[in-house]
Amino acid sequence: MKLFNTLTRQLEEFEPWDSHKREVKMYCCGPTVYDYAHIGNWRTFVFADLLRRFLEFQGYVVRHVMNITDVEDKIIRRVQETGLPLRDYTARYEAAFFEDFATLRCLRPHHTPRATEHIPEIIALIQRLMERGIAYQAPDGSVYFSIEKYQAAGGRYGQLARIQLDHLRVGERVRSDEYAKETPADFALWKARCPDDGPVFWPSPWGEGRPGWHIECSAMSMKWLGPSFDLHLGGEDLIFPHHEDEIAQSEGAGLQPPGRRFVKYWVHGAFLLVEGRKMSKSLGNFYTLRDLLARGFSGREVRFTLLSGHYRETLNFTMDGLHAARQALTRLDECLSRLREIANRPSHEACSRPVPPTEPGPDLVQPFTRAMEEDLNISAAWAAVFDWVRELNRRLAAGTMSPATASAMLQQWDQVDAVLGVGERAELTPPEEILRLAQERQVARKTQDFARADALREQIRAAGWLVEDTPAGPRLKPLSPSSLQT
RNA sequence: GGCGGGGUAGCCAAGUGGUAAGGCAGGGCUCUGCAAAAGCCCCAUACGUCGGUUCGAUUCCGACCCUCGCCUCCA
Repeated sequence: MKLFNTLTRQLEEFEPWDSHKREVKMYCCGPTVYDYAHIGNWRTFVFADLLRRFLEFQGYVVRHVMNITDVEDKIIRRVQETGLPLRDYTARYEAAFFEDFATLRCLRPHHTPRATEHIPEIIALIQRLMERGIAYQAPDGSVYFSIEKYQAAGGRYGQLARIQLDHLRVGERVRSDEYAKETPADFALWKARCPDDGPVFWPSPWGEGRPGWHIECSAMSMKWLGPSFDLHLGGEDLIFPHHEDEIAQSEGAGLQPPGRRFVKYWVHGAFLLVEGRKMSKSLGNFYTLRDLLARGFSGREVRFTLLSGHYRETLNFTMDGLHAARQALTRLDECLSRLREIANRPSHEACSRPVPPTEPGPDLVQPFTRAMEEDLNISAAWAAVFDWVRELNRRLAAGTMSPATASAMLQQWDQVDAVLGVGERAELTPPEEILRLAQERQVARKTQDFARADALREQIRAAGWLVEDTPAGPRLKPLSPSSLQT
C-alpha cells in the first residue's frame, strides 16, 4: 500500500523494516488524560485504528503501542485544583478514554504504557543523552536538550518539520525558567521540581522533578518497539515540536542499528473543523464523544462521520454530517439485513425466479482494497461499498439472489468491515407482545379493517417498533436504532 | 515573517490531460389499503479568479483572491 510519509513529504510504498516477517511496529501518540477527549482527538485515534486494521487486513501482524500521558502541566494544574492524588485524578479520565475508545469501535492497542510508570526508562534515556554531551543541566536545575550539540554531532534537527531554527518566531511570553536555556529552542527533558508541582515529582540524578513532554514518547516507544520501528502516527499539530523533538532525542541517543532511522514512516492526520469553524468552547462547537451520545448519536455514526474524509484533509464535522451518516448506515443495514434473510432461507424459497445458486455477486473486496491501498482513500472505499449495496439491492428487488450468493456477499462484507469497523445494526427480536400486535394487525388487514390496522400500527410504534409491509410480509424494526446501541 | 493544507453541485466528499465517484438532501417512480427511517431512477456544459502550455485542463505552469492550520499547550 502507499502511504504519505511526512518525513519525505511523498507518497511511498509501505514496507516495514523487517518485511520478510510481515511484522509492523506502530506507535501512536495517545491521550493526555486531564479531561474528556474531544472529537478532534477522536479523529486521530479513529484514523490510527483504520490504518492498523487495514494493515492487518493486508496480512501484517501489527504491534500497536499507544502511550498514556498522565503527567503534564495541565494535569498538574487540575491535581492542584482538586487536591486529588495524581493517579486518582488521571485514572478517571483514562477510564473514560478507553470507554469512548471502545464506543468508537477502535481496537485496543497491544500496549498502552503510562508515562508515570516509565520514569526509570525516561531517566536512563536522559542520562544517555547527558553522556553523549547533547543534554545539559541548566542553572535552574532542569535538564535540556541541546539542539546545537545535537547538530554538531551530525543530528539533523528540523528534518521532519522542515524548519530552520533561525526562522522560528519566538513566543512573546517567555517564562522565567526559559531564560536558563542556552538557546531558546532547546527543550526540557527533565523539569526541576517547582512549588506549583505540589506532590508531583520523582527523584533523579539531577534532583527532584518530572519528565519533559517529548521524552516520554521516545522512552516508551523505544522500550516497547525497539529503537527503530516502522510507523509513528499522530495529529498534524504534533509534527512540530513534539515529533521533531522526539526524533532528536531518540536519534541523539544513537541506539538505532547502523543505517536505520528512529522511525521509517511518519504519518499525520489532519485537524477537523466543526460546523466549518475551528472547534472552540467559545463558539459552542466543542464536542466530546459524550456530548454527541447525549444528542442521540451512536458510536458507529460518529465513527462513520470521522471516516467520511481522507485522513490528510481537513474534515468538516457537522450535525448534518452525523445525520447523513445515520442515513447511509441505515441503507447499508437494510441491505445486509435482507442478505441475511435470504442466506438463512432454503434455496427453493429464496428466489422468485430461478437463478443458478453459484451466480456470482458483485465484488466488494477488490475495489475496496484498491481504494485503501492508495494512501487510505476512504472516500473511494465507501464509494465501493455503496456501489456494491446498490447492485445488491437491484438483485434483491429482482428476486435473483440465491442463498449461496447472499452468504458469499455477507462474507465479503465481513472482510471489509474488519477494516471499516462500523458493523451493522443488531438484529433484535421483537418482544412477544409486539409480535402479537403485528399478528393482529395482519388479521385486520386481511379483513380490510384498515382503521384497526392503522391503530395497531400506531400502538406498535408507541411501543418502539416500526412495521414495514413488504411483499414477503411485514417486517418489524426497532425505532431509532441508534439509541439502542453504541 | 517562515512553513504547510484547502477552494468540485444545497451540504459532506473522491478523482482524472480528453468533457466529473460516493453519501446526505431534493425530484420522479415502484411496492403498498395507506405507509415506510423500503427499493429503483434522475440530479454539476463543469471543478475560486485571470492568464499561459496543449489538438484538448477542473486536472500541468504562473499570478491573484479567499480560507484553514502550524511556528506557543494542542489530535
